[in-house]
Formats: sequence, C-alpha cells, structure tokens
Amino acid sequence: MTKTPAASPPRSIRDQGRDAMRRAMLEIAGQMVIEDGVYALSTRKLAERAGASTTAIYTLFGGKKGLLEALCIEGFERLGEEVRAVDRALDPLERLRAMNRTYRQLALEHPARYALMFEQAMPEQVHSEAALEQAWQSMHPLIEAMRACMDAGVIERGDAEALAMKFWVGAHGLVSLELAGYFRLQPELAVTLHEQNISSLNLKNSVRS
Amino acid sequence: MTKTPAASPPRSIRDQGRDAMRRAMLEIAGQMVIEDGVYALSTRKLAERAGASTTAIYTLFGGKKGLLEALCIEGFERLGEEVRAVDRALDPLERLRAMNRTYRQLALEHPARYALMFEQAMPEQVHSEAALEQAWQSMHPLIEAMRACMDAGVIERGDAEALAMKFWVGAHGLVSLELAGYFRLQPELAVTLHEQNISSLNLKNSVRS
DNA sequence: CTGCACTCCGTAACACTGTTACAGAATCAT
DNA sequence: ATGATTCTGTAACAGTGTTACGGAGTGCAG
Repeated sequence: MTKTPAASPPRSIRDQGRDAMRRAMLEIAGQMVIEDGVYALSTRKLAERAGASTTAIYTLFGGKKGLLEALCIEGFERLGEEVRAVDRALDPLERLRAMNRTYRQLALEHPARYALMFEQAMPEQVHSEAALEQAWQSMHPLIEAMRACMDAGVIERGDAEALAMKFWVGAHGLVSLELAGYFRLQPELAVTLHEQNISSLNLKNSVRS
Repeated sequence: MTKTPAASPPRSIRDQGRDAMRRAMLEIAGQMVIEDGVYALSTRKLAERAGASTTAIYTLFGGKKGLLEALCIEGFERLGEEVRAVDRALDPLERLRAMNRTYRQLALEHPARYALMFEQAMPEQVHSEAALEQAWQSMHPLIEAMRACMDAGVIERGDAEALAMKFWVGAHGLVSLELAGYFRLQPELAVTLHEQNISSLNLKNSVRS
C-alpha cells in the first residue's frame, strides 16, 4: 500500500501535476532540511510553504518516512553527480584526492542532508532497498577512479570495488566524527587523517604529488 | 543557568535525594532508549515511569537536551569500562582484536545508544566539552593496547595516539555504516573490513594469529 | 456533452511531543 | 520557629505526525 509511483512515465494530466507537485515539495523539503536541519522539517510547514495541505504528503510520499526516504535517495543522486563531475583531466591519484575533498566538502556544507543519508534520522527508519541501491550507484565513480589509478600504475592491482569500499568507509568514518564535533578541538587533524586514508591504499612507492 | 551540579559531593539531604533521583532517572531513560530507541524517550513517559513530573527533568538535567547529553556521557563511560575490561592476559594483538569485537558488539547490541553518542540525535545538539572529554577518556585503553603491541614488537613503533585514532576512525566508519544498514546484503563483509582495518596498522610481517 | 467511478485534497480533529508560568510544598540557614 | 530559597506538580501553550470524512476534481464510458 502507498507504494510510491514514479515507475512508469506520467500519462494523465493529473499525474503530470502530481509529479510536478512531488518534485516541488521535494525541492522545498530539501531546502528546509539544508537550512534548518532535519527537525525543522515538519509536514505542516512543508505543506504551507508548498501551498498544499499535509494530506498531500501522504498521497505523494506515504507519510514523513517516505518523504525522508525520497530526500535520502535524492541526496545520493546529487552526491553521485558531484563526485562523478570531478575533473577527468586530472592525474588519477589527484582525481581520487579531489573526490575525497568533494565528499568531505559536501558533508560539511550540508550536514543535515548527510545525516539524513547515513544515519537513521527517524524512529525505526530503515533505509529501503531503493536507497541502498542509490547509495551503491553513487560509489561507482569512485570505483572507476580506483581502476584508473591501477591502470596508471599508482595503485597496486587488485579488487577495485573492495578497495573503493575500504576507502569510502574510512572517509565516512572521518566525516561522520567530524560532523559530530569530535575534531572541533583540532580541525586540521581531520585533513591529516583523510590524507592517511588515501595513503593506506596500496600506493606504489615513489609516488607523491 | 541550569548548570548541572555533580561537581562537589552531595552534602545536604536534599542534594542526596536529588542525586539519587538523577541516577534513577538516568537509568530509566537509558533503558527506554535501549529498548525502544531515542524517539521513544519522551519527557512525559520518563517522568511517569520515574514517578515524578516533567518539571523534574528540567531541574535535574536542564531539559531534554541535557538529559541526552548525560546519557551520552554515561554511554562513553560504559564503553570505556567494557573496552578496558578486555582480558589483559591476551596476546597484545589479539587483545586489540578483542577490543574491536567488543566495540562492534556494543554498538550492534544497543544501536540507539551508539547513535546517541556518535550522531547528533537531536535538533542542533552539539556534543558538549564534557562529552568530548569523556569520549577521549574512553579511547585511552585502546592507546594503551596499541603501546603494548609496539612494545611486543607486533606493530612498528610510532605515535600510539595517532594510530589508535586511525584505528578508531576505521572501526567507527564500519560500525556506523553497518548500523545504517549498508551491510545488510552482505553481513560478513563487515567482519572482513574490520580485519582489514586492523591489518592496515603498521603490522610487522610474519605475524598471524 | 452527460454520468459515473474514482482518486485526490483540504478541513478538522486526535493523540502526542517539549517547554514553561504559576502556586504550593519541602528544605535550608538563621 | 521564621523567613528565604529552592524544588515540584498542575495545567496550559504551541507545535508535531497522522487520519476520518466530505467535497472537488479528473478520466472514461455512453
């Protein structure tokens, strides 16, 4: 029940309006989260700003949980895009570093959105299969960059996916602690540890940029 | 204003009762969080279960934020104790592994408490200096174990604190993602990555347990 | 174009939440 | 014992997510 559509392309006029409304609400909701945090996002305020009623949220998203899940998926889409958009002309290893910076920057810029994606911000919210799939998708550019490094000979050949995963876990751990405030007293330590996280990939020696 | 005491030992009868009440409420609140999640912890329900009124929470903790912060600090205390209690007779490296397992197990056992400690579960909740200090304290046994490994010659000598930090960041990243459900599809991957996290410390070769 | 079936939306309500003003009770210092 | 002070319970306020219920709008047959 309350299954979110978006499966087939919109046909009727109603569905067009419905889809537009969905997009608009998602946009506004995203803004609200970014500006004032997850807890500033209430069904009533969102409905008011969108010129709709709270009921719409239930028909469009199936409640607040569904809304948050949609926001989560959207967040991963954007993350994937941003990471993928990192300059392809860069040196492979440098590109990896740039991706790392992008990842961290995105998280620090919009902590609330990051929290929405990586923590279960709501009661018993379990990330849906769709969200997990999108998260996996957003990691593909990283795997690609890892392969490029291997091809270029700056990283020892091996399982690119596993290595990307390891790298991602490290970066996430750092960002997560940084967002929670645990590097507040020594901000530059975070940067150092990020660099270490890159170094801990099987870098072939004599490579320094 | 509303500064939480606990600085000097309780003197008057009032303060004794006050302190007992504080402990009791903290205990109950902890149970509620562990059993039904952070969002099941409401000032009203807590007051009811403790046989008090919501107002007490404000005089004892300074509101819900203060209550959560107290829970957070308590969580770090317990974490520190559990990690410190890992069998000292073990092989140093094995002890490190055991600490890792304890850490992960504690997190998986009480995810809500872990989230409380490492994510900002409430609106604009910023971990207080006291909480950060307690978090740092809870890491000391790990540093100690790291030094033991260096003394035993299984890990290359170096900055034990920095290495412990690196190790902790990796473990936290893994646990955090696991709690968020990102290893749901491949549970044993988490274990593998934890093992990798240990291996990525500067292990001297030919050491395998 | 007319009816009919249907789906959606707004109003208003319900049961909650955190927080606090106010007055009464309990405790402390004198 | 008296006065000052501090705490506590009641009740209220403003805000939350959610939903039952009618009315409005759309899409499809005739």
